[in-house]
Amino acid sequence: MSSYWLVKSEPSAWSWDQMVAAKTTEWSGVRNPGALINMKQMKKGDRAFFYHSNEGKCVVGIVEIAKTFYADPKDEKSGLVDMRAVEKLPSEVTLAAIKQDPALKDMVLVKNSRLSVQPVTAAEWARVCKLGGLKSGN
DNA sequence: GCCAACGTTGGC
DNA sequence: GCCAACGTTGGC
Repeated sequence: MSSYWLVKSEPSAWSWDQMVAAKTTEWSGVRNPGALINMKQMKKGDRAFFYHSNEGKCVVGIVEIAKTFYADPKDEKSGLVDMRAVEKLPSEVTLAAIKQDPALKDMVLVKNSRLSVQPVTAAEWARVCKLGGLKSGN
């Protein structure tokens, strides 16, 4: 069974466009223990929302886990997963829209906005896809 | 740019 | 192991 996730990035540091341009991205620099636990649970083929924090504050696209967790040779307290862009949402889903939606009020994004790698439930996944203009979860 | 919430660090 | 001080994140 695959799981759903949400990863955050500041567009000034790493944007969706860069994510698309780079075929595969090594997701590095995560130090938060909770976020690292989530990363370790990612499986190849799992999908994640790509969220722009600070600027934009919206879900912009979907990425796929290309390689599961492995140690970061440069930082023993951290680790990496590989991801690649899958598809852009026809319309961005803003944080304001998520907060406004009763079906999404329990999203980690709302409750613990500082966590940079978060789990997303299947129901939340489907809902955000719908808001973003995708018919299905793919 | 401000500041609240959350994490981390380090002295005890 | 506690907790105060400090640093960082991210929404506003």
